[in-house]
Amino acid sequence: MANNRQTTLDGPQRTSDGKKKTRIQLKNEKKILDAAQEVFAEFGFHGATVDRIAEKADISKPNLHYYFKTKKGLYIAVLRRTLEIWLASLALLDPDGDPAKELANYISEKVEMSRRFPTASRVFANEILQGAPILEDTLKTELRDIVAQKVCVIRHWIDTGRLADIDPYHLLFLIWAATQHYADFLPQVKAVLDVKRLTKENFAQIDRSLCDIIVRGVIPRDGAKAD
Amino acid sequence: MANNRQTTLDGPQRTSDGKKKTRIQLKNEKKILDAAQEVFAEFGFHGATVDRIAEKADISKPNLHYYFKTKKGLYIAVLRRTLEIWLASLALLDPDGDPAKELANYISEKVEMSRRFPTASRVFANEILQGAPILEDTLKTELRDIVAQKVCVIRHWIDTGRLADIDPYHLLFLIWAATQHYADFLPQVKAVLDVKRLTKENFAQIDRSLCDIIVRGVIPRDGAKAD
DNA sequence: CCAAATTTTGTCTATTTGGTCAAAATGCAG
DNA sequence: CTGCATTTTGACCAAATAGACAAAATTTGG
Repeated sequence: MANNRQTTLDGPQRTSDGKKKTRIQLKNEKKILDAAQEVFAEFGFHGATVDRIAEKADISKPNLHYYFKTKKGLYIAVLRRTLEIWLASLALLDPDGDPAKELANYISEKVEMSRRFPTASRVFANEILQGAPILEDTLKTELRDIVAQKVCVIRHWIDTGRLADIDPYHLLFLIWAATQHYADFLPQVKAVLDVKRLTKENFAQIDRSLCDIIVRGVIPRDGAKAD
Repeated sequence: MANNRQTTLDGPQRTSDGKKKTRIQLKNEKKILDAAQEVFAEFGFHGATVDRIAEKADISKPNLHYYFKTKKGLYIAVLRRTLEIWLASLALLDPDGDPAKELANYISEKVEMSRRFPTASRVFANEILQGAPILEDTLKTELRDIVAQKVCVIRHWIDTGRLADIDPYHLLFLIWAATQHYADFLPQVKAVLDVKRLTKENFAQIDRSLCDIIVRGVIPRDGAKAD
């Protein structure tokens, strides 16, 4: 396969024509990407303006365009970073572990991600909500493949009687939806709970609640094995 | 309380200065609102253009502005419609019913709403994702109040031992997130499931899965009563 | 049928915004 | 220090877009 991206490879980053990136380049690209992520998360692709991103990155607009030719290109770069975190988290589910522990662990990890990187989640949510114009291909290849793998793991748990007979896909969707809700729909959550912000304690409570309900919902009641 | 809105009152609609609305007004306002809902859902507030809405409503732009002075006003009108459906669905949970049945019923209703009115859900999701600039007040009053009511119902179920001891708020968030996921994140769901669209059968499966997991997750394992 | 009210449209404007470009400033290697 | 490459910026442009407005067309009530 022609899958020779180097997103996960380390070593000195290189510009598109093979040269090493300078210190200044690295520093400024990071500043810009960080700023862009915040602005895209808050206003969506259309609502975000290059001026605002430049201002937040504390850099002039033409200078920003020196590093990222177009707004769309910058947007794609932000999405790529975000996607890495997102895809990586799926690797967690260990086929050899205890289903209840593995699922609880995955849920906890996703809750923690919503707490620590809410803007990443929101950029992603925005993109999907707009029909995933940029990510469509990636979703249909990389994400689909990884999920198919994990679905096998879950199926195996079911077949060996360690998990109730539920649809693995919808279990995963349920976990994604429930956990990312606290990043994507934060204003609503805050309004309903009548709090200014969600504290660590709030998130601990969220973690407990979700693990409780979901794990209880998928663990067989008695020890009976399938077949 | 000065809560004299007439959103849920029937009878001949009236314009802001008290006159009856003409047939033409009613017809065109509906055409525009329908078109606007689709466009706002697909592109968000910022990405939506008045031209596109006017085109989709099959009406000229100045004519649209005759009915809705500003884009923002139109957006608010769309949100108001959406919010009604959204708030109404919460009324379902009946304190006197059987908890398992009531919750399953509520989940089914929400799944059905995601299937039939996905654009309404997406307009709402967009608004919250952008920080709920318009809906903030409503969320902090109407929604908060209704939810508080329903939380009491759930607490009562818990106190009488008919429901496991889970946090009612997070149970509701879980249900909202899980069900609306299939409207808001549809492109991702389709990509992962490798289907062109979600059929009725798909949604029946979704309904079953969510009811299974969530209801099992909140119903006490044995018949022991609290206290 | 007539006049008043309502509805519709063609044209125009001000503003926002993504992106350009040449020149100036800065960093860097020998 | 000197000359070359990289970085930064002020000034500018073209396209998109929300909205204004007066005139034309249509509907409606008497």
